[in-house]
Amino acid sequence: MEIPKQFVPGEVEERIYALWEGEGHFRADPASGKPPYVIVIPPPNVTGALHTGHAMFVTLQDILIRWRRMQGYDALWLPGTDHAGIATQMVVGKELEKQGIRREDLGREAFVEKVWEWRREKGDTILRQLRRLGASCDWSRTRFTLDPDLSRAVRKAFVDLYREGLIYRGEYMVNWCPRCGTALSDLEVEHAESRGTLWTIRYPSPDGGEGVTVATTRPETMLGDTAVAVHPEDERYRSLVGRTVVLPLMNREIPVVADAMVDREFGTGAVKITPAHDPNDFEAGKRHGLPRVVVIGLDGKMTAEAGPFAGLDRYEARKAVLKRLEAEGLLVGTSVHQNAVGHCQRCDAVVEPAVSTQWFLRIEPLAEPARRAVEEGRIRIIPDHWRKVYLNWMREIHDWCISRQLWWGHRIPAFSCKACGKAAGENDPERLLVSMEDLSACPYCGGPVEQDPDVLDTWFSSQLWPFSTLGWPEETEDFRRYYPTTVMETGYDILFFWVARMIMAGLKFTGQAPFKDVFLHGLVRDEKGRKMSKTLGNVVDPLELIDTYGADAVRFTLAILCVPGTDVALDTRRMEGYRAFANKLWNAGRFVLLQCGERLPEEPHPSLLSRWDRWILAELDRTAQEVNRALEEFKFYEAADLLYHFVWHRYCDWYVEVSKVGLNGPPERKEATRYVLLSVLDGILRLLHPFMPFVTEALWEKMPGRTGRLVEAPFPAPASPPPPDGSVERLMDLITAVRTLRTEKNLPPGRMLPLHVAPLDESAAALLDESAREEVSALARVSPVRVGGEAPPGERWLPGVAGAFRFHLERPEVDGAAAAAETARLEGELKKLAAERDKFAAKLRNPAFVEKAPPEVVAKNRAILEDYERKVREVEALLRNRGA
RNA sequence: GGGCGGUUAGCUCAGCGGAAGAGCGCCUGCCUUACACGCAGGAUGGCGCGGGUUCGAAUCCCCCACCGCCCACCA
Repeated sequence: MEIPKQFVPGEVEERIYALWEGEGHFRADPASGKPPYVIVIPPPNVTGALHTGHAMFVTLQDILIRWRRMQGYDALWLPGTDHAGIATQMVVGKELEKQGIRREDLGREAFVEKVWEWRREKGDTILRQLRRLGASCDWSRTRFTLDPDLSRAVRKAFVDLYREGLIYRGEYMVNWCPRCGTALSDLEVEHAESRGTLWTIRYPSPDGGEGVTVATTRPETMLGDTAVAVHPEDERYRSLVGRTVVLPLMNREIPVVADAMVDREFGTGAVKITPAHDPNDFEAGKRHGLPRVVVIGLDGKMTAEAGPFAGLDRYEARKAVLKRLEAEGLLVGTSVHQNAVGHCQRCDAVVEPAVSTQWFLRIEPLAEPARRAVEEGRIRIIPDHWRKVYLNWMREIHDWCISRQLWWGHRIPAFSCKACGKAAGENDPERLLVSMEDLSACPYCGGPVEQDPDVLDTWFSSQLWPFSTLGWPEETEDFRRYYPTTVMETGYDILFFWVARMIMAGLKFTGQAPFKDVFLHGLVRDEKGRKMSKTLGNVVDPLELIDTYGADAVRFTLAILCVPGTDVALDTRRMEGYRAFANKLWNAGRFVLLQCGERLPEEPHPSLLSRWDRWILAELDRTAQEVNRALEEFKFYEAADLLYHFVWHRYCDWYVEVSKVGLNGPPERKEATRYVLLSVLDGILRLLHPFMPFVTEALWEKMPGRTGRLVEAPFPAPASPPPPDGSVERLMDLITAVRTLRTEKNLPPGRMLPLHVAPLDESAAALLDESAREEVSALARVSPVRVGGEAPPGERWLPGVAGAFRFHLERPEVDGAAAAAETARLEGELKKLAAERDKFAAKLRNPAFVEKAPPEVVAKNRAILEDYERKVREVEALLRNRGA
């Protein structure tokens, strides 16, 4: 059997993935009789390309799914994509613009058809890319938010909420993106702190008097002012309340009103009121019955109401207004002012508060149960601190603007009648104008109807994802079996956007929490911890990473970097290390398989196992136990780290090395060693498979006696390994000490040197049986190994101490000049040892410590002290020997 | 303006009440017949500052200082 020296991921990944998929290992089976374990994928945008965020969730979710599948669960990982309203419309819109086609010219229907074309062409790209990472999704259940059945779920949700009065329509101040031409929810507005200017403007009295001075960051909105407000208890302005001032540039008289919303300390203590362009003023306007003058249109340009400024862009208008005010001497001051400006999440344009008629979802009745579900622990949020963030947000949550002035998405199933004027949301006493089926005539008067042109916020459909994908509102077999799902795993950046809303919707529509555990991973950043962005040029393409390092290394890196509560700094140098790890495993496998051939070694009688055999088997059990525990706690980094160290630093560095002695031994020893080598490798492949599915499956194919695929092999169950007796560790100490001495003294590694070992107690003596001497000989490259008695005298013999052993290593040539250096080295060591010893001695002399510390801690410290005391004694003895 | 993280080896980060850790990097030797994507060894730390609690603090509490994030309708 030929096995290449290096593991080349590119040569196996595609083949192995095809095997898994072709053989149907990813398909969930409702009839399996196994307990279900379900994760629904956070659906990527249809038009999206794989980025590191996707790589992260694919890695973590696939680890969970593969682990549970191997544990015997009916694991379902349900994949799919999101239509991503604004994002997709923008992408396709831009693409069409490149061809010189404007969306508006195309018209709604033709445009939407173009988007569908786009989706048919490119929509599967992202899903194919997920496969490259080894994602074991059940592709037979792939869903898309605009699929007919999912659209039906969306419609059902809307209709139910409307009928219950939880969805309403009205004219309110909303966040408006002038570039995207649509309303946005609060969450879609990103606030960016910026250094702005605070201008103070004087509004004179009608009689030409002083009037009042107001402060504003947005002078262009003054054109729409319909009042000035002061605090009711502000002495400075008491006489002005109830009178009017003249709005400059517009020459309109506007009243001065008293309102407690005014902060007397800020600015001049007088606030201009623009009910049409500021959320606070909008409310104030309602309180005081002020007219709303719209001066900025939905396109971001000044309206006819802006008089001489009509037609100007809002920022041009700002400049023009300031110029005019200055010319008229009414601009009294400017100062630097820090404030947060809202930007559109999608296009980054400055969001405009605008009055418009939109659909809203009343949130409080939904939020309350969602809050309780988390408070009462029916849903667990991990890491815990996100729980607090969730609860805080849920307490302050506002109604959700769900309508979007877009074409791509779920059209709102609301109608209005042209004949009788009845309209959904406004004048629909029997709530007939929103329904599951499209209306062709007015249910009130039979007149002609038309449908609301708006579509729903993408997140409105996303919030139904955990159940709409399983068939809801139908009681399908999948829905009954796989809902509620088990784990929701996603990035914390969409906790509010998505997770919170799924919880609300799940409880509302299914009466059940949609999942039990929410695990929120950190965001992937560059190697310096900076956010990845195109402008910084530090974006890492996961596909390139897979090409360079292999999917296994990419996954392992992401997993081992995933510490709950922390963002991930993706360092490619580190990834090199895990590619090396995959290769290390590959070569360990190669060694074992070459030793065993095609034959499955016979299971040895327990009495034939060596101390190393028992040790590595126990370590394997312990590792399996810890890995299971870590995964249950979503501590991916810990599980990965445990495996890395077990495989490399215990199995490879020690067991495989020492096995070479056993493989040269008598037949039973040889057979037992082979057996242990192979069974530990078997355990490693199983444990590592969720993390590195490709290498492990590739090696599994070559394992003698294997049945089936690793992807469905049982995961090592928690076991209780026998307590370690420490004998292996003591031999390791001896071997390491000898190696250290060798390296320090620069003794040729290729040459065997005689070693003399003096055990310091009975158990140490018992340890040094014939096989131990062979092992020390092989691993420390010393020979012969003599045991017992006093050390041979003379300067040829280099002294050392390791745990319960004193030893001497013979050097090839006598180098008289170096003798003093050896003494100096030993003296230095003695000093360090004595210092440590004194530290512990002092601690143990402290009566408070001895009395109050737990007994096991005192005992441990005492053992450490004794160890140091012995070492000090031995080194002293060595020094005396040399002196003599 | 509220809230939340972080500050530990040159770099990226674990540890979160009882001998300071990992990976990478660095230094010294080695092509020892699984692996040079390797082997063996080594160096490197006032655990942000200042207080407190404790027999004992990187770990718990308080204060401060930087760095970062989230939420928020103070013009």
